[in-house]
Amino acid sequence: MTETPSGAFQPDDFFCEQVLIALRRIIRAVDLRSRTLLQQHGLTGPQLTVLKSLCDMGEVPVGELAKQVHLSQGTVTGILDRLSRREFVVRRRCDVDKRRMLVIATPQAAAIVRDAPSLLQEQFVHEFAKLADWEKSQTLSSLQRIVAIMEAEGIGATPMLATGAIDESAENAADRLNELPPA
Amino acid sequence: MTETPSGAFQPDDFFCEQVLIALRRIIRAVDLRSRTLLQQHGLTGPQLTVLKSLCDMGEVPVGELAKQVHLSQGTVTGILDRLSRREFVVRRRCDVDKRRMLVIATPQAAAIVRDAPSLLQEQFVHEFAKLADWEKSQTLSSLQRIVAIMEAEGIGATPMLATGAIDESAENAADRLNELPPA
DNA sequence: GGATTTTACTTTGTACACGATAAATATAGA
DNA sequence: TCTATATTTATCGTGTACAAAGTAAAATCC
Repeated sequence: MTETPSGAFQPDDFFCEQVLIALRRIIRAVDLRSRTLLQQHGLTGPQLTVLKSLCDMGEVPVGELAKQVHLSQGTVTGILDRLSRREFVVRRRCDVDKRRMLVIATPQAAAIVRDAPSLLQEQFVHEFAKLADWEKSQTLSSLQRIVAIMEAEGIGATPMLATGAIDESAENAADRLNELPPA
Repeated sequence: MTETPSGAFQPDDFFCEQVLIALRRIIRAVDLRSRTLLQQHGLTGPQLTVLKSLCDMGEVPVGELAKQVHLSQGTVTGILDRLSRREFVVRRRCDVDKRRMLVIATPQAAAIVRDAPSLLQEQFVHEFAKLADWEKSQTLSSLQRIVAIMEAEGIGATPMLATGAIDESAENAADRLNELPPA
């Protein structure tokens, strides 16, 4: 390890550096895709994800929807605000349990979802499918290696992760990959 | 491919699905790490990244800093606003070229950066270094495979990407990995 | 030398994303 | 029954992140 003038350590390891750069580029690509979607279909990635789940689920309470799309309730509330403003979803209070708010997609939303085939995952799926089997499995195990390292780091610092299953708690969020080192 | 009630396609490919889930978990881990940093050191990941670069670079124009940390100028302006409010950076207009704004880290900032050894990348670097060489190179090539797929998708849709070099334009940003499919 | 274009930043507007907290309601227990 | 606790959702505050618009200064063109 060498030290920079700031006193912080920089990666000597070429591979590590490149790995982090690659991760940043991946996130960047996802973000750009979301913005493109917004321009093409008027809906962002998260909005489309929510809407799609909603079309599959029918009328559900907000909490259940949040769980399904792996976002916090606050985030989902915001997304629903934007979607309902454009009348893609309708909210109404539950009769039996009046704390609950039930959400349902409108027919127009269903139409939009049907006509928006180019969700990121679908394009990705298409391209990914072209890879050879060994490439697929290698890709997966590599990513899981990274996940293991990153989530191991967080365990001590974020007790939150311990409460739910890892698959349950390590699913959403997404800003700030910028704390990864620049080239 | 199978269809869900909403009419959208879901990945049949086990590997692909798992890859996307792994990516979400990685991003999630980075995000959580940023929040932990905020609590521990009072600075978020991006803020720390900016500050660290600034300590290394000395007094530089904002644009150069933005390029270094791979963020848009607008984003950097916001981060600098917050940092200068807390007197971690000082801005002054350049004498020779009065369009330019020069930024420099204060001594206190330098101290903070020196005392915050647990940046994500440093912990990651540490753990990553433990891997065997073949694992490192395999990880990198797998990630680059993903980058290639994702950035290829975007080229047609985002003319923006065509203006700058890919390395230049595909570096920052980070929200919304949620458009990736939930488990 | 004045008009036009380019460059460098900031500002504004939109959209996430989270945690913390508040408000409303339901359920349990005394 | 009536208070104590738990659950569910909404709201608020902070911090990214970007594009587009706005401002000011420099460079270039004619």
